[in-house]
Amino acid sequence: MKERIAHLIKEAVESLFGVKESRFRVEVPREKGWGDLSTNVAFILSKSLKKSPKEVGDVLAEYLSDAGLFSDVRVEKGFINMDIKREVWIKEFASLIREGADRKFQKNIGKGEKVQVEFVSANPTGPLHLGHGRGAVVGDVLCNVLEFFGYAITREYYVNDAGNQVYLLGKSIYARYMELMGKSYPFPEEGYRGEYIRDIAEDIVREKGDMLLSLSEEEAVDFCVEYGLSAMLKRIKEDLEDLDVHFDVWFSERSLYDRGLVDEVIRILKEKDLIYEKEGALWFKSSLFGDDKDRVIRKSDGNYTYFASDIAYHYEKFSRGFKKVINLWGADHHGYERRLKAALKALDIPEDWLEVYFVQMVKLFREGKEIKMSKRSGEFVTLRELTEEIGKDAVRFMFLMKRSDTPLSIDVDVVKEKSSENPVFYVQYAHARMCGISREMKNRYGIDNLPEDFARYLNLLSLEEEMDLIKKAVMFGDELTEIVYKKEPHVITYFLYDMASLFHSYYNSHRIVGDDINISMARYTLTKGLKEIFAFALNFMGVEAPESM
RNA sequence: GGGCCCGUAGCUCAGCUGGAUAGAGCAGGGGAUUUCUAAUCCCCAGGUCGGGGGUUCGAGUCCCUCCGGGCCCGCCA
Repeated sequence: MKERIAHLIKEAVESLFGVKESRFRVEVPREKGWGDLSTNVAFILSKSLKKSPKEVGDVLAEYLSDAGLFSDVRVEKGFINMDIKREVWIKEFASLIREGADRKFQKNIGKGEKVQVEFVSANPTGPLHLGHGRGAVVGDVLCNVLEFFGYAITREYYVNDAGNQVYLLGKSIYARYMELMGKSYPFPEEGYRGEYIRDIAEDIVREKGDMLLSLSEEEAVDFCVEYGLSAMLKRIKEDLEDLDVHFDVWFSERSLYDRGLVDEVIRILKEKDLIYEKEGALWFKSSLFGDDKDRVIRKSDGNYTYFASDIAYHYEKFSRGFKKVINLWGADHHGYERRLKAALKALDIPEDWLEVYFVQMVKLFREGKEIKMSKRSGEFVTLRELTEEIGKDAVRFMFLMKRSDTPLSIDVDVVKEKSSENPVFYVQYAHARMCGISREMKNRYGIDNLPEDFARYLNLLSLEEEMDLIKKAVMFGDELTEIVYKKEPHVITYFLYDMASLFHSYYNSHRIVGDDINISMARYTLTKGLKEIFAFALNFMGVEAPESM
């Protein structure tokens, strides 16, 4: 709807003033009296046209009045406030019911463009924690929306299975193994002390017995590296699947080395004279491309840095033909963005090809107190624990409660509670109530479905609250579309919450299925449409829309 | 010392590329139940948008500066 009106305004501006203008906004104004929609276009034009906003607005308003779409167009304090005809809203809502929300809101924005979204990508050296889970859900929902709008999405997880950390994982497991076998072996200083390491070591004992004792230390640690990696990955996959998050590609960092891609990018950068040697290490001149300083890509001990393989990885992504790549990173990586972008620039990859978004950490509260996580002691709240405690729906919903780049707090007690304090239940309950109305309609009037001519009933709706619900439902398409550009899937949660609030209020003050069959039919039809929207929106979030609770 | 993010009601946060009289939930106070599930609703109270300066017709939003908080800044990943 917004888009339709923005288009209309553009046309009006062009035919009235002969200029193209697209910087203006069409928005739902804060105050009800300011129209269904409002635009600031007159302010923007007043500068270039050297006329007052009022003058510009008056001319535009008159033009727009003739479009047949509005019941009223007026200029107030320079804003053009527009009321859309009731029958237009009703017609839109009716077609939403008839076609279904997915047909109604579908737009082929992506046109099949290949886009890769890389998210989670947690190191396979420990269980997923809450921040990873948040990234998983945000990424997944973002992908759902992009797919809906016609992008060919690849969901990808980058597995850091190379480098020192996996060696440490292997060593930690080996140390626990030796411990279990009654041998003394020092636990590595920087090793992973979590309970899961011991679990893996126990699995090895169960499967292989004392087999490792007959190997050299090096061979045994190698074995533990491989065994540990696959065990960790298996757990990570399970944790994600329990949240209904699935990846198309699990990309191995190691494979970049095996395929010679790391050497290849370094060779390319060398040819461009962007690599130099200093103190036995190899440096990339990232400072030439906006980074604060140059960065090491091969250490003096001959090992490559993580940065080196990451350049190769993104180079590889580019060669796979993705038109755009979206990375969701933990907030502790924000300093890294500039470095990577510098490298991509050096490789002549367009600047806007890579978009990076950050996911902030999640804090857990219980009985009003924060549950502190400590990686050092190996004790922290894992994603698995939270999922087991509050369930998939609540986890997904809560992770979508805020913009992903702001820290999130979750109070476990509240989420487990079945009351209005719990937003998950609040929203799901609204849907369940809508289903309850369908049941009542059947019990009382034997009506099981909408008749062919259901639209005429919508005309009988006379309450302001009913129109508010209809308007908001129709405009959900606009909010969803914005996610494509702004990458902020939490707006779905806000929409559902607002919608639920409007509905609960309506439900409380008006009988929906009552003595008057016509009014009952009208309100039932309204509810049907709302239910459609709720199921549609919840589906994007990957949260159940329960029939009853 | 450098970089990034944040500071909005007691708490957790919305506030859309600057727009009209700053919003919601929770917590606090008061009310609604012969129900289509009260897992709900209604009302009240609560603010120098961290301070100061600037740009602008207009600033919570942009710029500068200061204060406060978080994260990053290794030849770790």
